[in-house]
Parts: sequence; C-alpha cells; structure tokens
Amino acid sequence: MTTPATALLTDEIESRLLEMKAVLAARGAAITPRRAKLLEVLLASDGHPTVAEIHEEVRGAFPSTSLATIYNTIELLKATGQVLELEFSGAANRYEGLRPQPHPHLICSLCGAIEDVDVDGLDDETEAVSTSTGYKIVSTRTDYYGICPTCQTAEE
Amino acid sequence: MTTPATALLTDEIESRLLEMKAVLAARGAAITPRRAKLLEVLLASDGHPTVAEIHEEVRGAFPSTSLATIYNTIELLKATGQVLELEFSGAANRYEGLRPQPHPHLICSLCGAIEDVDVDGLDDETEAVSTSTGYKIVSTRTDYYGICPTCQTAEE
DNA sequence: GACCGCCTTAGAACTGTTCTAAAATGTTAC
DNA sequence: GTAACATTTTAGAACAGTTCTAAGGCGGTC
Repeated sequence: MTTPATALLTDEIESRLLEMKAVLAARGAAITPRRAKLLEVLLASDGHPTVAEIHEEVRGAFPSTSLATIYNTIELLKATGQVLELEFSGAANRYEGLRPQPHPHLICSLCGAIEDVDVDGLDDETEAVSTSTGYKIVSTRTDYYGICPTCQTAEE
Repeated sequence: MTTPATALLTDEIESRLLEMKAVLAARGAAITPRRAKLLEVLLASDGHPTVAEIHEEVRGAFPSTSLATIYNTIELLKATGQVLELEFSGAANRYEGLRPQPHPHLICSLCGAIEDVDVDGLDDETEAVSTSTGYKIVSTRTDYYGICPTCQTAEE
C-alpha cells in the first residue's frame, strides 16, 4: 500500500511499457516517437496525469506536438484497455497506465491528490450486485473523497 | 430494492419535500414559486434528472425561467446537503433529491438508465479505508457500469 | 519514385457549466 | 403606503475540456 522503492517502480514501469507497446503493435498501430514518449510520461508520472499535463511533458521532447495527438493516442489506449480513465465533471480527466483495471481511488478535496487504494472484497460485492439486479457488470468506479493526512495537519 | 408502489412514493416525496423546504427556510432562503416547482420536479422525476431536464419541466409552469436559476438553486441545495450530484465528464450531471446521501448506482451503458442499488457493508469498507490510509473521508462515489436486463434481452 | 494509409497539426466547433450586469421581486422599517 | 435594501432572476457572454475537420506530413510497399 505504501509507495514502492524507485528501483522496483522502474522495473514495473519498464515491463508495463513493453506490454503496452506490444498490445498497440498487435493492433497494427505504429509506435511513433510521440506515442512512445506519451507512454513513458503516462507511466512515469507519479500520479494520475491530465491530458494537459501529458501534453506539456511530451512537448518537452517534441515541441510541435498538438493536443489532438494526445487525445488521439489516449483514445487508442482506451480502445485497447491499456489505460484507466478517471472522469471528472468540473475538471480535466485523469489517466492511469500502470493499473488499467478499475480500482478505487482516494481523492483529497483540499490538495487534489489522487491515490490508489486497495479494498478487499470488491469483486465479491460486484458479483453480488450483478446477481441481485440482473445487470451484466462491465466496469466499476469507486472514489473516496476526503482530506489527506498532510492536509489534516496543515489545517490546524 | 424494487420500486415502491406509487402511493408510498408519493408519501415519501411529500415528506421529503417538506423537509427540503424547511432546510432552505432555516438557512434564510426564500421558497419562491420557481424553487418550489424545481423541488417537486426533482423529487417526482422517476430517475436522476439533468439540469436541462429540470429546466424543461420548470418552464412548463414558469416559461421565463432561465437555466441560471436552475443552476443557482441546485447550488443552494448542494450547499445544504439536500441533493446528491452525480458528475459525468462527457455528459450532463444528474441529481437526486430523495436520497441525498452518497450511495451506489447502476448505470446501463446502452440505454443510459441510472438506478439506485443497495450494497451491504459499504460503511465498514469506508471506515477501513479511512483507518488504513489516514484520510478523513467525507464522501464516496460508487458506480457499477454494465448492461441492464432489458438491454440484454433486446440484444439477442 | 509513385502510391496509399496512417499520423499529426492547427484551429474551429461543441457542450455543459459558471459568471456578469442589470432588471425584477420581495422584505422591512418607518 | 412607501422608501430603502437585500434577494432572486434573467439573458447572454465567457469559460474549460473535449471532439471534430480539413489539410499536410511521413513511412512503407511495390
């Protein structure tokens, strides 16, 4: 649940990066330099970056990159299940490449931090909802909104 | 879990309506005719209406009502915890007045239906997340996306 | 080296929401 | 009843994030 050491993270990112490229290639999509950079930015970003943030970073390497390219590539990733999209109505959506399967998030209402959180028994719950309602459940979204420890101490 | 009979629903709506008006009055807000109508529309709507849908209905009674009035009044309701806002990034937000406390929803990806669903143990889960992460949790959001029974049969 | 398809760009268009200034309405004190 | 004031409402402009469009660029294939 705590953040892994950097070395571990790097390994995880590395293998995930290869996996993502493989999936894209398998679908016949080119791994252009911009796209490769985008994948790296998406995975290396410590949090859950927005399109604008990704755009900014990719422009560091390829200054002429347009916003549309970021949106297009994200679309491609979504279509292949390679990215988890966290939609927000009042603010920009956020994206997560390391763990593209739906999972709960903790969101600090004060500083805006977004963290992954593991919750036991979610799959069982989803199963129960499915059988009791007859819905064929395809995806879930769970957010916990609150105040993170840092902001709590800062508040005093 | 099934829909209550109309008579019951009407009673529930009636008492909730009084409660909402009381809360608004207690805060010093006027219960103008438009606002009263909006509350009725919000509560009587079988589903989870959008601002545009509420606007349309309120205009039935007060044709000159502007969109801003709906947004303003919803804002007032939010500020007093009288309405649950379901935010959607690609589409209009939806509102629920009968049960303003956060609770899970089932959303059909095909027909767009949104239903309340009861799930056991959510409070315990929230509590567990709070103690394990140190967050002071203020609100939650849980959506199950899938295909409703009607759309499943229609698909065949 | 010509052709073809994918990739990318720049900017316009779109949607839902928020903001702004002014007009309307309601409330209170006298 | 009326003057003064606060609240509510209106119409439309402004705004942010996302999607669309048309045109140009690039890379592979024969």
